[in-house]
Amino acid sequence: MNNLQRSAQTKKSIMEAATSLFAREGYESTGVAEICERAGVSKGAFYYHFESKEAVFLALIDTWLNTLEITLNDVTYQAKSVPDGLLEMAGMMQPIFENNQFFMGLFLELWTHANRNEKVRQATVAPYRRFEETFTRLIKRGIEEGTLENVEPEIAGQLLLSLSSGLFLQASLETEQGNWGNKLQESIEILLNGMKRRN
Amino acid sequence: MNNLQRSAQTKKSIMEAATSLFAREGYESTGVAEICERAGVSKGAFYYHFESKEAVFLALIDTWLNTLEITLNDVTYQAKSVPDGLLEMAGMMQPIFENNQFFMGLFLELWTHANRNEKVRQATVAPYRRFEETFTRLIKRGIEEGTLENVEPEIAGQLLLSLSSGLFLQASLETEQGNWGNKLQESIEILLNGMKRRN
DNA sequence: TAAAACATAACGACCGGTCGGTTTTTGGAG
DNA sequence: CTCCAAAAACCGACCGGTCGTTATGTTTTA
Repeated sequence: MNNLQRSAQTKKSIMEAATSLFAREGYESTGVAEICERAGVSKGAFYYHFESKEAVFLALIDTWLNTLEITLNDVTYQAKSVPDGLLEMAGMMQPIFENNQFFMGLFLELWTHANRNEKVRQATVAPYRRFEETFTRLIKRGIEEGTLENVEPEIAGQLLLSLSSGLFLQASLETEQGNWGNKLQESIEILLNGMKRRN
Repeated sequence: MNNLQRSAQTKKSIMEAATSLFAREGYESTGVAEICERAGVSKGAFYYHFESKEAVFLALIDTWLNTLEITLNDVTYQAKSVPDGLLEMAGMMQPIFENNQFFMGLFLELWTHANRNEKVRQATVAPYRRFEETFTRLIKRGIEEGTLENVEPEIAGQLLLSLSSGLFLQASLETEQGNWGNKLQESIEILLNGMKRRN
């Protein structure tokens, strides 16, 4: 194995180990030594590739949010009509909900530290804004194509994002896994049709 | 001051100090010494009143969730019609959103540790279930009184709870405080009326 | 005077990070 | 191909400091 491959492999090992440990135990409770042990590398290797423990966390955030963004964009572009697209999107989240104990740990860890660490906040807010914009754009498209009511796109977009995050939060509290993908789908159906009785 | 008052006062000081520190810095990053300093008591007093740092956290959860539950129940009982009640409830959350940096810290801290610590989970899940039930009951009442569509109460209840939690999460990320109470209110309006265009 | 309430110093475990040394890879010379 | 020195990658013992907790002693109330 040449130096390039070697470096990449160790870096990958460290990041994978850190990911699962941060998700399970939290950032503060996870020691560098613990990460190294799980990754099968020494502290020397760790600090050769990363400036600090925080640097690993920031690197993780970057890659994680990037893949999330790509996935989200893929789904929204493929959608035919917007209401259908939203329901499809909900269906696609099923696998994410299924191993929620993992993603959820990261999600919470990320959010918590975004509120306490300026660097983490910056690394988080920017992609989040783009998520908002994606949703908002989707709503606007729905209004233009005539499949959605004339709601305020920004509010409705935030509503969708909030609903997803909130269901995500709730799912994490459940021990036995209910069918959260389905619940999200049904929720969006209710949201589309409205709750108030018409006369 | 007699012993009873003295005890109560120190306990209160410790819990108040711990609350704001846990909210701002997080559970792991807050030291017992830090709590004691802010509370104006010694470590001796701390460990005289609490078995451990974790015990303080659990006590905090208890009192916090209890007041939250009482507030919630008050609002739902006072409501005349259910849709109006929901909008009112959203309005009442305004003050909570306004000093969100505080409540949000606690909220996140609570949720994070509920996923990692069995005791915290138990102390959290039970009240949360009651929140769900309160919302579900509210929806059922709306269907019975004819002001709500015939949606599935459990799903709709979870939807409401998710929406609130999610907006809460989002609000925490904002530095300048937008008017989140209003946003919640507008979201609920959209939710009540539905997003899908009728023809 | 006994008990409750508090103060203080100290302990052992552990933490993130450092540092001097070792192994592995690299690229050019013979 | 072999040899070799320099660079890259890695190792692991160690450091200063902090952590939650405890043991012992002192003050305040009953």
